[in-house]
Amino acid sequence: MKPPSARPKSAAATRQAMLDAAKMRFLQESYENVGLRDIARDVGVDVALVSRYFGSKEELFREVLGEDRKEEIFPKALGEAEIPSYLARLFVQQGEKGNRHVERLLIMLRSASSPAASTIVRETLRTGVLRAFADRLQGEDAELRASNAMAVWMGMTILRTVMALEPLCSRDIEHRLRRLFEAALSEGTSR
Amino acid sequence: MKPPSARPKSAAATRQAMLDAAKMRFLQESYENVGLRDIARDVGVDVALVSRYFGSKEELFREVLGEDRKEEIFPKALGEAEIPSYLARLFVQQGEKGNRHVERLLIMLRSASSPAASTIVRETLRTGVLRAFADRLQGEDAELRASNAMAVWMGMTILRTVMALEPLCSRDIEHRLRRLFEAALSEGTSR
DNA sequence: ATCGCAAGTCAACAGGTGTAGACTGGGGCG
DNA sequence: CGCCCCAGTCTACACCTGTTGACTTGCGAT
Repeated sequence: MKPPSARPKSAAATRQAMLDAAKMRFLQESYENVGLRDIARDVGVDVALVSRYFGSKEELFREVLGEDRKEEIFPKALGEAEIPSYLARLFVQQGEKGNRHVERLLIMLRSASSPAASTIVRETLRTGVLRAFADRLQGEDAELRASNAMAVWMGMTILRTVMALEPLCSRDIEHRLRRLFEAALSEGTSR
Repeated sequence: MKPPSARPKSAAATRQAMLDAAKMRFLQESYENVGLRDIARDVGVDVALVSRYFGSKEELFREVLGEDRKEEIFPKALGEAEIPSYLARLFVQQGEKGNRHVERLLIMLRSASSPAASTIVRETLRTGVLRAFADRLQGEDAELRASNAMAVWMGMTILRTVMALEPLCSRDIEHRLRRLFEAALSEGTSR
């Protein structure tokens, strides 16, 4: 018998635990403010093991951002006209529901200004988020309109989550958000 | 005769030089990625002098953000209806013209996720920017609408300046920006 | 001449970072 | 039993950070 579940310590399991712990940390602090020792302590393991399993901190960060690449950004049945209200609702609920893409965006936001992480962030943003978003849009300038919507999302996240700015935090902004996303995604560069 | 200009080295002058150098650095890197040694090297001075003049790195950062507090955000003659197009133009031109408030916003953005700096950033944002902005708006929810406009501004800055996201960087987005600011500043929470 | 003060330097500390290599403990298999 | 492999630990290194206190230098006034 060799059920891998019987082994009290499997490398794959602790590796995944590290990934989870790292994700939690990166959700709350920027790249340089998350220490490998913090992550190791969360898992209950020595620091050296983290470097051992992931090679480097950068690689660990890249892997955290690379997880769940398969998951769709929007529900498949969602029509383009419903995207603004969907995004607005998703934003308002983001605390409760642990949407993967929402989390990834916050991680990218937090570490965007860290030299070592910025390259990875930029790349993931372009290939992992922007493209998938733009593919769901029809008409001209899909990438540009998707970028606008992302700008609204990130700006709101900065002010609300990172800066905890009042009165923005405690007010219900779903209606206003929907209008912002509509403006961001609307077509026509001039006029 | 005691003209202070004759002294080749005045404390006030090098202090100001440090402030300028620090501002340049904080415009390009986040709080923790700017070293006091970098600033000292820019001025041509020993590290210890920076700590000596400002007490601590935090205090230096606070002073950089506190500079130019008097300057008005908008031209005095600007009517409220013109604010969206004014902001859009200001954003597009921000490279050329060294607007103080634009610079401050970028500095805050870069260091928003740094634990030591975040308190200062939050405070400055609330008292130094949001309030001044909201005071120029009439009608209900002035602070909330000003926050929305700031969210648009910061989101765009993140994607354009920090992340260098294409095709957003190389396109002329002044028209779209104006519409976004209009949506952000419009009144009426529901419907 | 010399005293004093102020601008600036030097050397060092205490703490923290990511990373590498040598080591240990214990379960599975011959 | 005895071997070995592998998850995990320990120690240490090299580097970099902000901050401190004691020291040096040069100008102006007594």
